[in-house]
Amino acid sequence: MRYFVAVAEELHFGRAADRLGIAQPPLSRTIAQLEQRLGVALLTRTSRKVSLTEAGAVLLAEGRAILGAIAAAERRTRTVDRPSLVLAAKAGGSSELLAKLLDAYAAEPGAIAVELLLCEAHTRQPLFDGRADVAILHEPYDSTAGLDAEALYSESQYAVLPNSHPLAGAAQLRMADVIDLPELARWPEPDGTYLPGPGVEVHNLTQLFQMIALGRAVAVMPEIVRTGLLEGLVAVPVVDAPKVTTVIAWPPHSRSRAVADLVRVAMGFS
Amino acid sequence: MRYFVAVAEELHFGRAADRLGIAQPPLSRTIAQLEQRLGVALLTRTSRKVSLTEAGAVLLAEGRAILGAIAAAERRTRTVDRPSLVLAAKAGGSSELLAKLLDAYAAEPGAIAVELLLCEAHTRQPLFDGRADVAILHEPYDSTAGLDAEALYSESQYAVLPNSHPLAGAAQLRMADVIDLPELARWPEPDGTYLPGPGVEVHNLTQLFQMIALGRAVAVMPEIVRTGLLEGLVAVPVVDAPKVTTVIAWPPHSRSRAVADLVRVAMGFS
DNA sequence: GGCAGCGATACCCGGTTGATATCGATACGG
DNA sequence: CCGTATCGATATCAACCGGGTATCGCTGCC
Repeated sequence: MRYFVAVAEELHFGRAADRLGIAQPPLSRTIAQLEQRLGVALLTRTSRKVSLTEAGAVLLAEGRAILGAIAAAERRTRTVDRPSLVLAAKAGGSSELLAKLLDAYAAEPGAIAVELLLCEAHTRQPLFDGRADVAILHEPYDSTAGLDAEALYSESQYAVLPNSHPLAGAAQLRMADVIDLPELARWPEPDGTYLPGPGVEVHNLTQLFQMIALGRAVAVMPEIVRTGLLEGLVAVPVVDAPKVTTVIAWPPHSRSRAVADLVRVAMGFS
Repeated sequence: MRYFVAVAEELHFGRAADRLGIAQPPLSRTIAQLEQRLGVALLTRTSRKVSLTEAGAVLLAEGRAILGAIAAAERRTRTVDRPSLVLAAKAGGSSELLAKLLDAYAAEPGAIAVELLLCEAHTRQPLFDGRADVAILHEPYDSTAGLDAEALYSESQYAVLPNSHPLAGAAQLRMADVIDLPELARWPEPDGTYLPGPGVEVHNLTQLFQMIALGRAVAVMPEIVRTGLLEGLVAVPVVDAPKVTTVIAWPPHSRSRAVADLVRVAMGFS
């Protein structure tokens, strides 16, 4: 499965073999055996190009889930003796909520040390590969698919603009006003790639704010960013943007009491 | 992983080896290697008894998820070419909703054949091992953990009693009246075993109703069972029982258009 | 104390997996 | 239009892993 995922991601047997630390021929053979076992073609190969069939695309998604589950199982089993709780959160997010949550949990009887895993984006992945036990994420930007989750609170969204921007003076905006702006910043997809489009590619808040200050980008973001906004930036409410819901999420078969306690404490806030 | 799950479930190397179709010595060796690789003891063995450590319990849960994910991947990949949609539902459940849903979906443009997988109970499992693509399940009896789901409707619960029962004449009941009844029927857990307790063990509706008619059992069930209740049975509303919500659920990384269509049709009902 | 049940150990064998060398096909440049 | 470079497939060999049989050692139990 590792082999197939590598080839499906690289779309190149040589590079995939390299990444796996094996030679190319056994890799070719293994994939061929897999296809035979399943009775389905997973890849279409010409001698110049490799591409996924529909079945291959399905298996790539399923295979990633499998590999994640295996990695998670390994980590969780290994660390069951030394109880620790890893909380994944977005770096630069609402540190106020986080601080309150950590304080409140620490005051609980039986609380254990909480380690923070700050991610640039996409706090889901660490839950699937076992690096984290709980995560704070934000719907609809992050999906809770495959996770158990509880909503903590919702907030409306604001367009963040340089104050030199034509729309900066508006009292309020609508999605239609901003959705087609060519400067709209692009965030990475869960796999780290960017969808094609005109706007600049950013991968963290600092970078984004700098880009906006330079007039190179605009963004639509939750209310929280208004606190501590840089000089020269304005936040204009976008009245019909979907609400952003902050949720606390954990893997469905979590058996940890610490996770349950933390979630209970978090829900006490809402 | 298959090996470990077998041993953890049987708690007996000989029987596990038998079930796996291999001899006992290589099984012992493999488990020992797994423990060494993880650096954690998974099982405590005396020469008379095998039991799970805490780490072992965690790995059992994770391992079942992994094996399910692998089986699901295999099935879904293999059947991607012959589009078919398998819907899991409880046998003896609300066939009215099901009929409406199937009819409405069949009328959709691009609808494909829907195969029905009728389960005695626990319609979740077929989603995890790939035997089904969508399932109708009932919260809180079934959990939607690890699945995407949409609620369809809620209904209140009724105590189903033989009309000779002391409580049969009541206009309404409360949970406190029924929760301690020694005749309260027991349903199997997801793994097929039964929790200990006084009531009879049942595994389908026909059996349950017969037991109730014979005065050997009572049960608390959703409203729907009132339609077509056997002669000699009565349904009394239990006013403070939790509402039962019928939901349609599917695996989180489903890429099937048919599933999306079916869910959309189902949600049109609520 | 002998015996039966069960897991661990010792040892052997065969198939799978990995490495190297080479082939055949295709796109591209001169 | 042909030579060449790139890339996946094939052939062949070696090593290791996973499985089998035989047997040991421990522990309850008549």
